[in-house]
Amino acid sequence: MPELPEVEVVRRGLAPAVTGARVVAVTVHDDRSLTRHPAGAIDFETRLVDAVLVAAVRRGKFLWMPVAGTGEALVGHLGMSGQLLLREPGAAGERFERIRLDIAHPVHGELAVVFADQRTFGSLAIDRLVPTTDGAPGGLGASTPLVPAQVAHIARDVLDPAFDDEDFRRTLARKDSAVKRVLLDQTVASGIGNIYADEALWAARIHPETPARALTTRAVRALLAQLRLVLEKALAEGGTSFDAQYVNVNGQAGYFAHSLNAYGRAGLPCARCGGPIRREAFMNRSSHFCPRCQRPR
DNA sequence: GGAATAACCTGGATGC
DNA sequence: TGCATCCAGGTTATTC
Repeated sequence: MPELPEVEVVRRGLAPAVTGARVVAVTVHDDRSLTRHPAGAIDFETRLVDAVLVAAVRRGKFLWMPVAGTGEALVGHLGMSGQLLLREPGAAGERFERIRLDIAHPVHGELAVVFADQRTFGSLAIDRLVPTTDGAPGGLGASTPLVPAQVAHIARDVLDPAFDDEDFRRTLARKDSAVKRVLLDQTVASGIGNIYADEALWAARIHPETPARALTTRAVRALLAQLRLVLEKALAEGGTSFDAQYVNVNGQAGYFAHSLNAYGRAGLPCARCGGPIRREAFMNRSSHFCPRCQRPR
């Protein structure tokens, strides 16, 4: 379940391998991994062959690799189970391999970039780059104020230097919805999924059903601080892996699952007060929180 | 226009 | 052993 830290780990792994690399060949095994590229597999392959990739950029859970001289980028979203793996040229196919790019790098030589995805919620696409609305770089790893058109509506993430804390507070003050629902809204702040929403709310002692507008300025600041702490710690530990569905570009799992305080700990004692963590249905998924430390307001 | 919900998707786990 | 059902959840289209 890749959220911001997991996608950032992938971006950092990809960046040195793809920056300056030329795409030699493209193989689409499964059209379902091109749902973000409506022109289809042949168009995708044709436009990508001979393209030179100039960076690996991330905003929230979206990754993209700008293509030199075209005003376009190769865009990717990992969905729930997507993986971008670096493999030796000619390596055997992955179990859920959907798309493979063969690339040639001037320093590292030939490599394969494999997009594997069990549940096919993820997708790749070629998309045009458009200017950012605030004039800041499009995302982490970008040197220009450009973002793929299909990512333009996604907010900056809380680790982005251009993230506007005050604008975030004003947005929450206008929302009647539960604060967790707002945290999962990628047009408010990107990169936060179910795991890190639960963890940050636990750390900030905020009940997930608290109406966003009920949070004081101090509570919003505390929430932002905890979001950043949780995401940075997860990043330092290589992300959260519960199974084989999240791995870095080398196929290795992250370790943050051992540091979780709320998510996935239903019935286990709260690390703060010792009371049992509760799991409740929320938005077709689950919320995990401590009913003693995170009281409804 | 904002908020809430359903649908997409697949394999592992569980129950019968 | 085999089949049916449930569950995980990010994004987007649809509905209210």
